[in-house]
Amino acid sequence: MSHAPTTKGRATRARIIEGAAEVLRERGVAFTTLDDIRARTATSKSQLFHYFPEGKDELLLAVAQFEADRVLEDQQPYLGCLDSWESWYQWRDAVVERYERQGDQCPLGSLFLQVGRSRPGARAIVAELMRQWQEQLARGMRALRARGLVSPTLDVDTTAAALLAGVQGGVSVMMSTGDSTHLKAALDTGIEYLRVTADRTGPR
Amino acid sequence: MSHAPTTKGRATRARIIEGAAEVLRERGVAFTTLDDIRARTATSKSQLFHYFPEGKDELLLAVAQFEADRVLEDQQPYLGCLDSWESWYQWRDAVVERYERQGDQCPLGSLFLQVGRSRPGARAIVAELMRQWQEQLARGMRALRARGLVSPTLDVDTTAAALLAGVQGGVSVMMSTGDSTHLKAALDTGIEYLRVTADRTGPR
DNA sequence: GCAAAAATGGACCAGCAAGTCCAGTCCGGG
DNA sequence: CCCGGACTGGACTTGCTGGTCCATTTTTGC
Repeated sequence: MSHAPTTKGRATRARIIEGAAEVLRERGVAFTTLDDIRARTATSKSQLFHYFPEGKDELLLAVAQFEADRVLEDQQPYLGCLDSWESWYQWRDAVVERYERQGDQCPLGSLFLQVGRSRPGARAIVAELMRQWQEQLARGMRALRARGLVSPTLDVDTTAAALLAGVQGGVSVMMSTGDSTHLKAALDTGIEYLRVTADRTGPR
Repeated sequence: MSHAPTTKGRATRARIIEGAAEVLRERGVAFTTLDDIRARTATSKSQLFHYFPEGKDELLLAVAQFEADRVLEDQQPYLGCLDSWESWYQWRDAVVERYERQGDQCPLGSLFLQVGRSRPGARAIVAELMRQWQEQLARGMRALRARGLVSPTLDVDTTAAALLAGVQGGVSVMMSTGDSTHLKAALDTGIEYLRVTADRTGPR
């Protein structure tokens, strides 16, 4: 048959994706050409199309997946064990730190815009990332609830969705303004909301 | 001197901006060419460059401003008088309705990505929009506070920033997934947070 | 009514970037 | 050693798109 990826081949493919991710973060999707990626990864045109036969879109999609995988990884181990107030605040700090370091680059967002809504692949990547992220937040809230730290009537799913939205929006605003105030406000207020419910004994 | 815009001239310019905004919403910035805009607005190349001498970027910036102006307008009159719980819920419904109607098109977000962080103009437009939006939310919260509907110790600015972030994030998620769950959750939880503080008499 | 300026039409240009092609090299198995 | 297929290099093609230019028409001020 045709394709049986060699060790070397797999390494090259990985190198392309990682290098492309770098360039894309720096210059932005709209201003990155295949030649830029070629230069950064020390590859030739034919290699690019050898590993991504469908062309640029396929490569961008692979980079999107690569970036998506990193998003949750970068929040570990905090995101994985949100079972005390302490751990929630550590997670908060990790998120703020990560995105402040990232600055005004939003690889995933711009990737999504470029690849387009048309291709279902892009949607799927983002949707799956959101699902997992929210799930982990919800699990953390359930852990708090199990320990009696928040109201037993807390609507975990809605609250997790709202917190996730806050983080997303905070990051979005930071992309536009370069200011992390909103991200911090969303995180702090979200956690504060959880704490407030601890003081209330019953529903409503 | 040179430029003294005629009535006809102003009309044409406006027609270009509005038509361009339509096309951009439909096809997305990355996939829209000047010829698309030309076709939609029934204009010629020279007209485009007559009214936007700096070229495509200048036109995109004008469209961005046009879209930004509509964002807050579309939330009126509700956003302007958030002085009762009733009015907050009406605002909530207006926001949800507006963005659900808009669907998966985010003219401003994609415009920003395309024009790029380089040009300060784009940043300024978004930053100013955010500032005004947040200011109106904060004013609404102060109105509630003045009526004793929320805690007198409510940190209005932080809470307004968090709520704005939630809305932004909700919209972002909806762009990606086509689902307005997060937007609704952010709005509901944000308002709920305000209501909760009403029950608490003092700080902390 | 008449210059001057604004507005318009559309052919044309230049550059760039995605994608193609083929020749040549490397590598693993037999 | 050697053969087939994976891998690599880079020149070339092609289509598109932003931008230019100038001729023509319409409008405005006087």
